[in-house]
Amino acid sequence: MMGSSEKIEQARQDYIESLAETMEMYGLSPSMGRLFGIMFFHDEPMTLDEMRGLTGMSKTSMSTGVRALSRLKLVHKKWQKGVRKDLYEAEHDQFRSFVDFFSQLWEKEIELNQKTLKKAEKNLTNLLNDPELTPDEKEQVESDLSKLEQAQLYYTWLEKLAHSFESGEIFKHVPIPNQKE
Amino acid sequence: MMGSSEKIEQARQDYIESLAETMEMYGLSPSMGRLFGIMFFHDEPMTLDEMRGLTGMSKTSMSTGVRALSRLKLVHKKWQKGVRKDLYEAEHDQFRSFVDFFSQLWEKEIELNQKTLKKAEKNLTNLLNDPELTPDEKEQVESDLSKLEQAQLYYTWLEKLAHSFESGEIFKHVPIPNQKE
DNA sequence: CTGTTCGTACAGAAAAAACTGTACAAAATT
DNA sequence: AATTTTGTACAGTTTTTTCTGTACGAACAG
Repeated sequence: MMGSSEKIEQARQDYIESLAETMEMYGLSPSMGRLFGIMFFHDEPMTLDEMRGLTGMSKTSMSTGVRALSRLKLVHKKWQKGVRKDLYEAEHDQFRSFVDFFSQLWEKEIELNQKTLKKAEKNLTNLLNDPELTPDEKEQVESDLSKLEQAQLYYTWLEKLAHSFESGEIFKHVPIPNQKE
Repeated sequence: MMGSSEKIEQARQDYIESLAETMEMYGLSPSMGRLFGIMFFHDEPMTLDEMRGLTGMSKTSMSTGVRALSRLKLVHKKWQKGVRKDLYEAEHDQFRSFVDFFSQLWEKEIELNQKTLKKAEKNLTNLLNDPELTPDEKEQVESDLSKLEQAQLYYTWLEKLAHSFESGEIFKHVPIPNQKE
């Protein structure tokens, strides 16, 4: 038979594990997910050493893990007077975490691919003027160009979507439901 | 100096590599990304052996890779009369790929976490009636419950968002721009 | 029925990622 | 100024993932 404290702990652990699995789907490592889960339930901002204590992992891992989570804005550094150690807490607003996470991801995709896309488009367009181009090759180039043009359209749209997430406009179109569902 | 064909090939390769990097961000392996890129440019549906030829990888890898891409609906099996081998082609509609990919991901997150969430909620709620609960523990339970309630709100919202993607409703709110931007 | 061809399961090898302990620089404390 | 505390860089180890080759069953062809 479990005592009350153990039951509380068990419920937490179960949900944390579930959260971690989810975050794994999104490309984070399981331990980073678990770390986030722990911070999600921890009411006070945490130090690296506390994290080490609760995860049982090395301080180095905590340091890198929490920095990765910070970059994704899932976790924030929080300053407290009189405390020398760095303090971190999980972002309380899950909606914010969500929209930030995906808009960041998509912005990165856009930046990365659009650069390459433009360059490829330019090279191919130049090639169209090359007199040595065989008819077959020309057709090939045109086919590729039309694919890239289509892709460009997609990136333009994605940019708009990312903005809509970042700005919170998305919540106008898909509103947050009332407390009582 | 490069011939025309090499230049075409180079432009493709560059973009493919870029695509692959993006897909890596989304948790796919680089080679799966590259495979998708190749199929993106390949006009005809491809057989496993053609893929093997173009990627230089084993047929086993092609088989598993293409099946993973199929599950994500980034690639489709296509039947052609008289052809015995399985044929696959990349989904032409990038918008569809995108919304399918993310709504699938989110639905999975919801299913996975909501189950655990409900169970944890139930256990904690039961615990509230336990006479052995110390005041501290009670506070703890209530704090956890309120976090879970908040999370539930998030899943309810996410479900709506996923539907909006799946159904294409999202395109009403964030319209696809015109061909000529 | 016999011999091919095709896709995939599976075990092991190769490659990549995650994790740890040590070492050290920066900042704070004495 | 000397000492302690704190976070991170880095090298090496462990764990996980990815990839390959062999083997085999199913579908087809002769």
